[in-house]
Amino acid sequence: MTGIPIGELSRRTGVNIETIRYFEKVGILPPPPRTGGGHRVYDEGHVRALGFIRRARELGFTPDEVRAILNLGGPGKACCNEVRDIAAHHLERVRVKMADLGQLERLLATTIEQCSGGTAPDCAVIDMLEHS
Amino acid sequence: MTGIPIGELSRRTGVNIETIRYFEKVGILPPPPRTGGGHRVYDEGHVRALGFIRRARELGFTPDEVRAILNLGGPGKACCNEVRDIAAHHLERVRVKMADLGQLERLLATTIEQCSGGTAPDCAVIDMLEHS
DNA sequence: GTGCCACCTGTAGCGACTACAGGATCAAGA
DNA sequence: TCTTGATCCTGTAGTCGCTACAGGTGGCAC
Repeated sequence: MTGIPIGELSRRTGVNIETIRYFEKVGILPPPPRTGGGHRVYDEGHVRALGFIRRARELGFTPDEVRAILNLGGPGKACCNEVRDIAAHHLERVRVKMADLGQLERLLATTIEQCSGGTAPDCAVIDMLEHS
Repeated sequence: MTGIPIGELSRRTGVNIETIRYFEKVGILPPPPRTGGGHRVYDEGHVRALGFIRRARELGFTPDEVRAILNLGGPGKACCNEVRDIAAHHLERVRVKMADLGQLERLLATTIEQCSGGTAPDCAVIDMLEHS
């Protein structure tokens, strides 16, 4: 039941060792205690926190948002309006991005459809790109 | 009817001066002739090409794809199957990304809805982030 | 006590730009 | 012709979010 070295933390969370040290350097993951020789010693709390961080990043939360949520108490502590606000803000960004991509999708699809595919001098795709 | 200096090219295309020089360095924009003193001198062809590059980048085409399209003849020359293929490939990427974002959107939306917003000990948002 | 893996720090690399420093050139007015 | 000031030049370094490496130490089993 001794502490967890960085390599095991990496294996258990799927986060690169270098990335773990990077998260510590930029203040996302709290610095753990060290052995006499200077090796980092983590505990189960760190495992949970790092898993949380990883998942939040995968879901597209920015590093600043992750920091903000963790500073509000982090996983396992009380929920608050702020956490929900951050998530809602993120949802808004996702929706805007989806709308943008939807426009782009329609433009690309109709343009490609119009393209003959031959070597004709007029190409719908190139027209699309030229005429903003 | 003399040549166009880089500053005017920048203003006319909306592309940063530094970015224009960067595009030249990485082989996206062909190097223009120079004055005796070494200043770049562009023409209308460069204006069209750079506008094309800018628009393609805005639409999410990768630099490699832009290079590929320009190498196939670029704007004003004959269209070909390759251009359409590149656009179709890009469309595929856009659709995959939209599907991903759609999943994320539903997850976020339902989770936020479940969150009480108070300071209760169980928070749906934090649960979502913790339990991958 | 020795072998070897895991760990440490610090620095450099990625891509796609952007920003700056320090100097040269150009065009227009006096 | 000379001067002024805007524009331009090159080269280097910064950005973000990591990732990778080099060269050196710690921990632990045998």
